[in-house]
Amino acid sequence: MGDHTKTLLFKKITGLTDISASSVRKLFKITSPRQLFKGEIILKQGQGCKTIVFVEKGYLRTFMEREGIDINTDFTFENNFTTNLKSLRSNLPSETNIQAGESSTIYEFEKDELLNLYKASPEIESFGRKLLEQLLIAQEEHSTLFKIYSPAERYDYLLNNKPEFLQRVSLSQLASYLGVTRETLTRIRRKK
Amino acid sequence: MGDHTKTLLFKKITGLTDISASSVRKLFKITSPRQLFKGEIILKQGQGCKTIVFVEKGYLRTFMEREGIDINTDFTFENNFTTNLKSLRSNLPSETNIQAGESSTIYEFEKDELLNLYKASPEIESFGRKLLEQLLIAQEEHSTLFKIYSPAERYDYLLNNKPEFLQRVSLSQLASYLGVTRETLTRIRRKK
DNA sequence: TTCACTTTGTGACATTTGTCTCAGGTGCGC
DNA sequence: GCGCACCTGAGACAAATGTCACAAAGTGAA
Repeated sequence: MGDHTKTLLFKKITGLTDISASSVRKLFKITSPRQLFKGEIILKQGQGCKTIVFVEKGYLRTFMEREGIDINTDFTFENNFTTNLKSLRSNLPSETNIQAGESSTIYEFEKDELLNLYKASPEIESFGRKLLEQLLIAQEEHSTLFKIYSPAERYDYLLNNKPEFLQRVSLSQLASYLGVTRETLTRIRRKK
Repeated sequence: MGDHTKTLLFKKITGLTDISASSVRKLFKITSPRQLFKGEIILKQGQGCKTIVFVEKGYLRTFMEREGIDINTDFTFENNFTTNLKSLRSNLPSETNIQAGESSTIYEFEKDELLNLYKASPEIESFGRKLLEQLLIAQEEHSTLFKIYSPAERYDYLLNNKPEFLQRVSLSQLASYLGVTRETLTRIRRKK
């Protein structure tokens, strides 16, 4: 057992909400670090999503398969949470896959255990609410990107606001995330 | 003061979470129905968003202005909540406008009053968390629509899953919501 | 190193979508 | 009724993007 106060996860939780040391301990009691090798899949299309995941190191790729082609819908880098909320909440099969894009370290929170903590501790439920707020804001932002910008503008946006995307994610994978083909993304870059 | 148990809002709250009658009363104490005429604006780009809104009757249109053109990012029909979470949470100026698309009845919840209730009542904070879950799932779904479908497929999706859109929203307004121009949407419809 | 494999760049061409323009229709107020 | 604003449909052309085929560059393992 390492000192959990050294982790990014600890800093994330305490930065997000006012929370007692004992509540933080309760959260750490239901999770532990898990190593993933590059390419390892932690959620498969068709399966139920049972956990919320925090990325301590590395990054996760969320994608759907459609007519044999991967479409990347999200990338979660270190210091962020991700899940498939629709599947998590309703126990429906997930429409997305989640896979490690690099060798990674994650913390997983089981839905049921988290719900028990919510019931027992208002402080922890408050944390849960703020976590959802963050996820929703990020989603809003990404959604807007598609609504108001052209593919080239979306690329510029990433370049300026999330340069880690371009450094760590391959062009092919970035393309579907930006909603264009690989060739179009090449054309966009050529014009610079 | 009408009987609040007759409202859609009451049914929405009690359907979403287990909540005592007294907590529901507390929620209704901080809001009251407000009538909007068609075209009335309740949130302007550049202003801070201070409230979460429930639509009891009619619908709201959320849009951004870019180079003189409206881009619709959301439509909220009766029995749903909406807000601009980014602005609400951080007090930043909103990037979106919200306007009544029909003569409407809404309930507004002030952020500060809601936060006070959250602090005082875990049951109400739990409601707040579940509300966010719903908003996030809806957002996830809409986002996916853009990622995996072509404009024509997006139109079909609405046709099958949200027919009220096509009946109540004009083609011009629908177009930007689907991420295409008015002319392209006409072409899509012509092909049927 | 070589070899197999994956990723990226490029060009030709087809398709889709956008832009601009106009015409007809509809609803609303005067 | 009339005019007026708004919405929809349509065509011609330009621009952007997709599709396909293949070459070039990078990667990792034997």
